[in-house]
Amino acid sequence: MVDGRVNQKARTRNEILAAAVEIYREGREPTVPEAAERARVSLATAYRYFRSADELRYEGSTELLAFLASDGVAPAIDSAGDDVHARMDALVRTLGRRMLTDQAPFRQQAKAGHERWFANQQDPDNPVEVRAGRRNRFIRLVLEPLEGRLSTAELERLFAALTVAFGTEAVTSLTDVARLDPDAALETMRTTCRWILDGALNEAERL
Amino acid sequence: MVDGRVNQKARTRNEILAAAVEIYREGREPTVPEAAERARVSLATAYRYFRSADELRYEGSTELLAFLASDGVAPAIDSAGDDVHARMDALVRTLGRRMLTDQAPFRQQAKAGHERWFANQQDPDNPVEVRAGRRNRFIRLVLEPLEGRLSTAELERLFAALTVAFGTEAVTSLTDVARLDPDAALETMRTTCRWILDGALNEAERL
DNA sequence: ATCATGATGAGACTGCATTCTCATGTCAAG
DNA sequence: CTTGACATGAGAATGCAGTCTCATCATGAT
Repeated sequence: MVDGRVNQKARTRNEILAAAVEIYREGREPTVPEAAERARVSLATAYRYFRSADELRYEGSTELLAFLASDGVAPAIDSAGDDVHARMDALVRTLGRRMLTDQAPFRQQAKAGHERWFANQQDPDNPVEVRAGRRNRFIRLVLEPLEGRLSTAELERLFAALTVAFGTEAVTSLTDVARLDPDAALETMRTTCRWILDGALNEAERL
Repeated sequence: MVDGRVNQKARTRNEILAAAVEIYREGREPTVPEAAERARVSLATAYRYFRSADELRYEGSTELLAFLASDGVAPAIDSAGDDVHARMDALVRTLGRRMLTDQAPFRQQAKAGHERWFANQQDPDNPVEVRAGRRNRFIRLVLEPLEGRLSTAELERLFAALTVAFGTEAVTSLTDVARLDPDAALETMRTTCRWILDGALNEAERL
């Protein structure tokens, strides 16, 4: 066998992870002891699969979001046609709304991201992934009709700008810092994305 | 006396807080026991002044940022004249650059903000402030020349949009999600703010 | 089927988070 | 300068985070 007992290990890992997700679904933050117990696995084993409680929580919340943050989004964008404004609007109205309605799991990910960033600062040798970058895929899908019309550099810049205007961080800024209610926040998110698209497209046309 | 022993209490609180800030300055996260010990105060007393370790860290990091995140920023904006583009640029080049260069304290605040948001979800009765909202003051200062030229609603919308495009959250999106290096991130931040200002001003002129 | 190897389990141990209780010291007003 | 009210201190107690050691058990190659 290539690397003995792959199945056993995969099974164990999945059970611990599933337990963590389950605890999240019950509205609490999983602890390593609780997830281990629920997976009927010893504490030591749990730590063999997840370097830290943070990592277990990160993986767990990522798992939890995988469905919530993807379901039906791509079709919504595609059905918006070739107009990037309409496509971006579709993204904001589906995933963006979900982010504002059910902030907890998204914030969980953002918080875990910061924790992992700090962990990487302290131990730069074995860096961990800071963010799953789920939104990237959707933003790139939104921008697909622009390929060819904009240069790669222009596209990348626009992509990065939209990464800022749309996502968990934007939600945080809009609600916590600007103190908007969810409706106003969604509206602002849409407007901001529109302005950014206009700005990028205008600049490209000037050439 | 109005409320007996005000001085004593203020002194004690300050000493604990100062200890926490000191520990931050040494590059570590303060723990309650360590801050208490350094302030020559019992653990119980420390908890009498700070509801939790999170709160101590939030207050401590806020204290730490008070100077770093303000020093010289307002003068830089003012010396940029009346052009909001130039003013915003000044803000990005001073505070924005600092956020990208020395991310740790800003991320500390962002992380603490999420923790406090979750605390508020669990205990909505005694809500705590989630974010200090330092950036708001500066963005409003940037937009000052527009007062009168834009309606209040337009100004508020522009303000909220800039809150998203400029700040710790933008830094996080640009570096962690879009995976830009600090220079590219700063450049993108400037561009995004410019596009947003253009969008808002264009819309206002159309009326 | 057997056995070596690798996966688990049990449990001890240190340290921080947090809460309580009860004793003690100290302002500050009379 | 006395004294009551209030600030502190001391220390126990519970629970999670994280690390280790050593015993045990299961899997997959022979």
